[in-house]
Amino acid sequence: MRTSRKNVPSKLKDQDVDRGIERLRSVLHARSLKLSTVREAIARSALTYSGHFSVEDLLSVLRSKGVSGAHMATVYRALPLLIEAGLIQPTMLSRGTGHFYEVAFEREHHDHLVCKSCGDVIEFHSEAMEALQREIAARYDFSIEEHVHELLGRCKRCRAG
Amino acid sequence: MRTSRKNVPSKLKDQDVDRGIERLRSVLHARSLKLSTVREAIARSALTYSGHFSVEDLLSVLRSKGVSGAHMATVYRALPLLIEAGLIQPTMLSRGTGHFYEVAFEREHHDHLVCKSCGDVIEFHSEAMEALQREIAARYDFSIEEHVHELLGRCKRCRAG
DNA sequence: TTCAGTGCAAAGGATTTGCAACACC
DNA sequence: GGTGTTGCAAATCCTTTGCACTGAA
Repeated sequence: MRTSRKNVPSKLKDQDVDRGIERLRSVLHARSLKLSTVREAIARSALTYSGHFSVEDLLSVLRSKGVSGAHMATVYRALPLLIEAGLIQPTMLSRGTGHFYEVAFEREHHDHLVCKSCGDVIEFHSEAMEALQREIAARYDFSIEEHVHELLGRCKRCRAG
Repeated sequence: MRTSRKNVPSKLKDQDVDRGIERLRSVLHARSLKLSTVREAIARSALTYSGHFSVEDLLSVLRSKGVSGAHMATVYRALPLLIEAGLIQPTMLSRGTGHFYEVAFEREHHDHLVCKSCGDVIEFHSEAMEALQREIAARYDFSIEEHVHELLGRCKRCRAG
């Protein structure tokens, strides 16, 4: 089992971000869509976001970067494209309200431990778990395309406090 | 690994439903809340619901039972109490919109395989999976209180079609 | 030049809340 | 009889849509 250093996903390097943008451009082009200035700014902000973010979070970043009047609707319209291009992926589905996303581009698959007390998120990857999932799917003649796996509870610190 | 017969959860027997109601009554009493006629009707409809249901689904059942003007707000207000009493539990979190629930009272824990094509849901339970989760949690000194685990993909029938 | 993209405001859907009337214990 | 509960409608929250205008290829 691997774990990201200090459980905080590392930011993509500039050159990786550029590659992500190229990927996006290519996906958009294939669909006769355009990579506008605003769209690119949204993609860059998402790719460099460290951790899990909501639309609101992304908007804050964009505004702080001075992307004039970054608009909610524009972000909502861009996200599905970023997902399609594999730049980000939805996550943290068990949070009651609102949706969250995280960088997916050139990151390995992982699942989450979520502390219900402090909200801290620990990422983990277990090949044994993945294998077990495949095994179960096979038993039902089911082909898995994706999965949601979150372990909710209390982290060490919150139990101690 | 066990699986429910034909992957459809069996309905609770009348006497089990009654026990569920008693459990609810006791939980409510402990909090100085009341088991009203409407509340009981909601609980019974939930406990006898076969499969996964939304608030809307539950409302339909209530209306068909003639529970006069079963109201949305009332159901929304009752659900958290039913969850607290362990009668039902939220589930199917990966469905985009709206929330779903299922009976939890005296049912063994299970997770779900969800067909993205036909929406069919297969329940499964894997002790190996549970053990692996505990192992991962231990590794991070994390105590698991609950988890969300859904495998999304395509069922045999939909792949064939 | 020609579609696609954007801002804005209004629409939508799901869930929640305020309040007066009502029902349990 | 005093609280908690209900119905109803209005309010919220998050997300989507329609439309006229702007911008990328």
